[in-house]
Amino acid sequence: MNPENCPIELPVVGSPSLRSDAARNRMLILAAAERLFAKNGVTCTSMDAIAAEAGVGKGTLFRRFGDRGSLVFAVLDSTARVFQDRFISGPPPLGPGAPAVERLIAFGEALLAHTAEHGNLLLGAASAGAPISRFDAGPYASYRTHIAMLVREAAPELDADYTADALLAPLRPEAVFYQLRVREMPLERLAAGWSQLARRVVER
Amino acid sequence: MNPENCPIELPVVGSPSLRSDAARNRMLILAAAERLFAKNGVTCTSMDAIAAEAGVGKGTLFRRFGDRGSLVFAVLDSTARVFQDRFISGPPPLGPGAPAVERLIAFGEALLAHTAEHGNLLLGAASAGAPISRFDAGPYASYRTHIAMLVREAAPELDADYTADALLAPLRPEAVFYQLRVREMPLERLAAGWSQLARRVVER
DNA sequence: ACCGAAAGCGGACCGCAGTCCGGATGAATC
DNA sequence: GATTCATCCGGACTGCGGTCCGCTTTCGGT
Repeated sequence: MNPENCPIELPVVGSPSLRSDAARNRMLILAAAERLFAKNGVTCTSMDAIAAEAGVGKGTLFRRFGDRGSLVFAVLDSTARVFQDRFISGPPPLGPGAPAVERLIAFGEALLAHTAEHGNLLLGAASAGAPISRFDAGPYASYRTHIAMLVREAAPELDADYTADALLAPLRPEAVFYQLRVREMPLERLAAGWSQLARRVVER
Repeated sequence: MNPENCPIELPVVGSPSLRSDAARNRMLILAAAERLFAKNGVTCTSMDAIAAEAGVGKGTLFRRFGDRGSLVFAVLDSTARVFQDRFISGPPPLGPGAPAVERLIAFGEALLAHTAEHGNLLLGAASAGAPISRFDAGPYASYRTHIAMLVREAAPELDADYTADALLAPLRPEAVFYQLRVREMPLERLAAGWSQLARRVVER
């Protein structure tokens, strides 16, 4: 599905030697996708439609973004970066400076709010690709690393890597939207529930 | 996607007034699916191929099973029933008779083992349909109910419904196989990690 | 200004999940 | 056994995600 010679859109910051036409088309595609997502919703927007709206061939779209999910993540990219900055270098309790437990709980609440806010897009991203590979897609790898670090600090006796996965699992878009939309749990309840859970896991 | 008059295959036990040809075709389809899944793997088996192998039209297949995921769950149905019986009415610590905490931990370990064992099929089921609706698909609704009951018993001060969701999330096939295959964590580590997590959440 | 090759482009093409509907068939009634 | 009707069958059809490959553009070197 992704032969070695297909760069796809590495999570690299700038645009490292991207040919001018490629860069231009990249912008056109992102703008078109954003427009169509806003107008018709993510799930009702076909890749063909995005390519057409951008005035670009379908092949171009797929070579640059690999698949639907990655495109959605790319559209969300600036938002995601802002969120990451908040917990990596922002003010406490989310950023460094607060005790690990407090940072952990703040992270959970912030991620829930972030997920609820960008719901349609995140859910669209979650629908694409093999279910396994979704777990490292987009910013989720960095979430896991962050949680693992906090767990290691707050409760060294735990298996931090496993615990990070386990605490992150109920914060995934599929889980959150199942609870919000199907179970009709309000967001506050999710936040309270997760905080209590995390605190009990990590404190003793 | 599923207009009201489409019975799809309710989780009903026997076959409540199914026309004889319908019942026959149902069997043929399940047998064919099982055969092809075993031979080529779930993800490499198309619905067309199953219909052909069963000697049945594609429409028949979809009317009876609705979509790919449901078909996979139907193939797993007998296995799932055996598993459900074990924790609903089997011997302790999985079944009734043991303290709630022990039952909870036994459940997690059993579900992990069960998931690892029927991996390819479960993962195939997880790939289909809208990501949200997967959360009630197949036997997962009953898992949630069961965990909620145990949590309510072991730790009445918790939000049992939320906690059940949160504890179940890391046991889902997508999560488990991500950990097993991508992170290369052995099954024992998952079991140990989850047990510790559950115990800390529920005990105080 | 020119040239050659690497990078990129785009739309025809493929396979698959899921839908639709005219025709066939099973079952209940007389 | 004939009639009637709800149910079911099956394969042609649609729409979409994703791939492929011949052609074009860009750009560093001369």
